[in-house]
Amino acid sequence: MACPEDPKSNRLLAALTDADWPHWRRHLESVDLRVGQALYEPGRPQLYAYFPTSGIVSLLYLMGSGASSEVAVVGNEGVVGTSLFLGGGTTTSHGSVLIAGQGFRIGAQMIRDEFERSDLVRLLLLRYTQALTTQIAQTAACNRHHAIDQQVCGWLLHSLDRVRDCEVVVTQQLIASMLGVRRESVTEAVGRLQAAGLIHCARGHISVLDRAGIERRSCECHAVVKKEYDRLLPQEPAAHPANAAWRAGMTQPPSSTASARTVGSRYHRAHSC
Amino acid sequence: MACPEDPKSNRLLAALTDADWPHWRRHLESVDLRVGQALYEPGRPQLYAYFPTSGIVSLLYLMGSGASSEVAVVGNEGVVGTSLFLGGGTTTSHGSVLIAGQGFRIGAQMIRDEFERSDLVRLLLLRYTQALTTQIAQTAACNRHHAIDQQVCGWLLHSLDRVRDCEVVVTQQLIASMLGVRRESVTEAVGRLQAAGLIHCARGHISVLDRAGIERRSCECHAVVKKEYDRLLPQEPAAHPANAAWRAGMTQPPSSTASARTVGSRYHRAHSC
DNA sequence: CGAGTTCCGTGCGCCACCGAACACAAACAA
DNA sequence: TTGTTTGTGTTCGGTGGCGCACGGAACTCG
Repeated sequence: MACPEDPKSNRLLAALTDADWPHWRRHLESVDLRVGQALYEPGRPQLYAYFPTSGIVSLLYLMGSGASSEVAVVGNEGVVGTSLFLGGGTTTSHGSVLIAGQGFRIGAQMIRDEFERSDLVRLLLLRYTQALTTQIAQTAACNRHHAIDQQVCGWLLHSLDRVRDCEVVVTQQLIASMLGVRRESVTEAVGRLQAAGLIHCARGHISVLDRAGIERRSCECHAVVKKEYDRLLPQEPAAHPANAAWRAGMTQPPSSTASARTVGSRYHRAHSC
Repeated sequence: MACPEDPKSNRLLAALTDADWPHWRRHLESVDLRVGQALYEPGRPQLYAYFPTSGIVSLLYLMGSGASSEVAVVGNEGVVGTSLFLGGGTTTSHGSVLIAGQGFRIGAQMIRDEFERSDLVRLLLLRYTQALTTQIAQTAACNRHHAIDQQVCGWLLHSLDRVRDCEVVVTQQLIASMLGVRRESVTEAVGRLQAAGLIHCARGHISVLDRAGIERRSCECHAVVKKEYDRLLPQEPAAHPANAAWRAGMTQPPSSTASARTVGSRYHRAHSC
């Protein structure tokens, strides 16, 4: 089931067919994900792709000033190291373990070979790439427009989606680094949430008591991203056979009758409406 | 040369080999890109991929509140419609023509077929996808940390890179919508730039007089993104034969001797250093 | 030419967030 | 025990960007 030692606890790995699986089984290597561990760094060629089964990996940018900003998170729904099959080999971002857990890694050349060899692997990895890009883009818009309180809620929801229980093990300082804001701002935000009875905080532990309440206080961003992940990726591997249905549905591209057209100038007026 | 009617003015199309080219020639269709035209919208299946030869297309997010935020721009270096070959078929973003120009489009199924058929096409499109993702991620970090003045400079540089001359034809209101800030803030920012003699403004026209000066006032983001584009993509098609060299160099992935390791906790302390 | 529209400049109050500094309590190590 | 590190709560002045409200200049169209 959802046991971190089972590769099939990763949703991408779980979606592989029996035809692909033997290839992978041989090359997958179990790894611990320790807090703070750097899975990759800018400029340094990536040697492995990581498939978390538990824990959370954060993709973040460090600015010249020393400030940091998380652009996306990866859990058991995805893979760390898309640049390997996209072709760059490295990125300008950091991949760091945010919450400890376990996962599996596969050599850079192995995943490149599998990407070329198997249509299903390519389908899975590319759809995941689109989902990840959506998350990054939504983060960009969220960073621009939404208040810290909302972003903290959204961040908690993203984390909750990727851990088993209702508790995330992070300090407020770490949340602040991820959101790219002051620690004090996070303290005040979680203070308000705690006062409202939505969460409970205790030195590096945040328990979510009322997820629905957090969702109400968050911005739309988490919901938009989650919906897109659900559309693009296979679901939780509770029932492995269900992934056969996903594969059947997803190998046919959608069709439509609509055509490109001119919208008056809706977005040009976004601020004046 | 850099004639917008020539498909080879698009850097991706220019990098195709003589073997691929006949396939494409038949299916490419010349199109005008008119300001405000929506090349795609959220949820609506995309019917074409667009390869601009001139003009600029903006990828933007509209929030529920009506606010907008540009996450990336596409010019003659790229393609609009990555979701077609990534597999989603649609995205949660809008693709709108920001600066008028010309380009070529190809049917959704055609680009999917070519993506599957040709290793070079796949290489080009996936490397472009990584470059675009880098641009989006850097925008996310930039939105978080940098002042409007810096972002305006960065935005001007991104635009300059994609137009022939030193003038961009946009209103300050439009820049504000792209950056997701008030029009007045942009007015003040460009006012300062004009006072410094770096640009000249006139009703929807901004001429850059001192690009180096703009670069000094901008944040690091534009330079980081441009460097990554240069690394990942073929260069300007001034000399078509040069692309053969690019292909030769890029079909072999880089190698390395480094290995994943733990960094103390650099980013955890970003704010306390 | 006059009327309407688009685009740009400016001024003002407001507030979310920042930067810095400090107090305190829990965990931990010697 | 004592000291040290780590995580959290609080305060306070400063400010960048927001929302709003004008006014005027330039372009367009009847």
